[in-house]
Amino acid sequence: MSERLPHTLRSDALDNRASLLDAARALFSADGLDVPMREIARRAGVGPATLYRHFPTKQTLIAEAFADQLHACRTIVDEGCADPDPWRGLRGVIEKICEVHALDRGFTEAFLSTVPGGPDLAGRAYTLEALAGLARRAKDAGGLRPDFVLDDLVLVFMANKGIRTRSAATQVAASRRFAALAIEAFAADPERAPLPPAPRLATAANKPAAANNSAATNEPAAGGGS
Amino acid sequence: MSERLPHTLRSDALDNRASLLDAARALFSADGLDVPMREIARRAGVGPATLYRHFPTKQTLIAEAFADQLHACRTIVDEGCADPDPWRGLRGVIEKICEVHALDRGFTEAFLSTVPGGPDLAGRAYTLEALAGLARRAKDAGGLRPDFVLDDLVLVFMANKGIRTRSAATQVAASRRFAALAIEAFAADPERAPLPPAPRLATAANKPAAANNSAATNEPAAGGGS
DNA sequence: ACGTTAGCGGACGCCCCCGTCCGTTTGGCT
DNA sequence: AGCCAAACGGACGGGGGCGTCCGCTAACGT
Repeated sequence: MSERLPHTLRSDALDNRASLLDAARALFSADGLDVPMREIARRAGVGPATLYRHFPTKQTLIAEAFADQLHACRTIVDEGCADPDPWRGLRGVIEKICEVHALDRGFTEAFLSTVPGGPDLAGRAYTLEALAGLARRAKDAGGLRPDFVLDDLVLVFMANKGIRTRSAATQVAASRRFAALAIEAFAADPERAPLPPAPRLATAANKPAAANNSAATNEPAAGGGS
Repeated sequence: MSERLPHTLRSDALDNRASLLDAARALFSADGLDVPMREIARRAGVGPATLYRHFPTKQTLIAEAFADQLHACRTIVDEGCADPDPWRGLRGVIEKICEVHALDRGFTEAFLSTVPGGPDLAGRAYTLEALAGLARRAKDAGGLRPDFVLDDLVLVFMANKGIRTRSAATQVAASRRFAALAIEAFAADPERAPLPPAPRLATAANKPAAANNSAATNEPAAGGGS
């Protein structure tokens, strides 16, 4: 029963794994997350079974494929937080995140989809937390309007996702313009009228509730167990 | 002998047609345009063949289902144009259109999808035209920022589409807030920095190919000739 | 060099969707 | 009431994606 799983992959297996991740990244970026698994396998030059062996569920593949993108996002946020001018930092975050999303369709979907048990939720929570602090400082510094809430940022990122154009160049241009508009809207200005109430989107109480997707969280029972 | 095709539907056929449109509206609104045709038929209590008989293509069904919504949109624009204060009129248009889109997911998709030969393109063109005039007047009146372009409006509507929440109430709240933010961004303010260039999205030259003609003077070669 | 076995990929069954055909029902008219 | 055809709906064939199984290949250890 206690079979030692060899944690060292064979060389060809390692190669295939890399090819699969490359293919997944390329296809997800270009076409979104709805690309068929077989398409990814085909592009990687392997059979479907190989794909499923390495990544038993699509979630796994997505998580691994976008791990570095997610890291880039975190870096962007960290850089923004490190800026001595918090309002400039926040603006930079908005611009850069929007650009990243404009360049990678799949990542946008993965980043914003509230998939139950999503792999990036931890990172997402961290990011939101850091952004909350940055926003508070930006408000105190006077650049960010006082009635800004964190959900507004989520709103902007979700909205940015809705922007879809034909060419990649247009996509970036549109996203850039949109980010600039969002920043304009967020700028503090004493003459402004108050905004309508903000909805709760991502911060707190975002429970998955209905289990429309059984995420099969099988734990391999590492220890002896019964 | 001379078979007159009766353009009057039988009573049951008329009933079914109405049921189908009702079902389509309900499902499109709730779940978007991707609902299976059979689902609509099932909901209407008819067989799939009946659906296909009344609406040979999904486009036809969509067009008919959203005819009044589209009319409502046009009315909104007309009312906005009729406002003696063009800037207030434009703001009203943004708010109302965003609200309509928030309430009806399918309509948003239908409205914004650049389906080739889409049924609503004519209405859309008209709407855009009217909005262009309104925007010009709002600029002249000083409420709307001078570097606003019509594509910015398209951008906002596309972005609004990207906002998706769980409950309908949240959806409306989010859309309302977003519309308010967009309006803030569009407001004229002498202190503002210029925006990045606007991408071409919907206005003019939206042809997928053969758009940039190097030979500017295209002679139609009016047939007569030899 | 050889055996072992990790790893591979083609093939399979399942489900869902699409669009159409034909036997049957039923409304409308005399 | 009775006819007729307009209208109905169940059924069919086609296509595509999903996740899995099994016989075979070739990488690794000795």
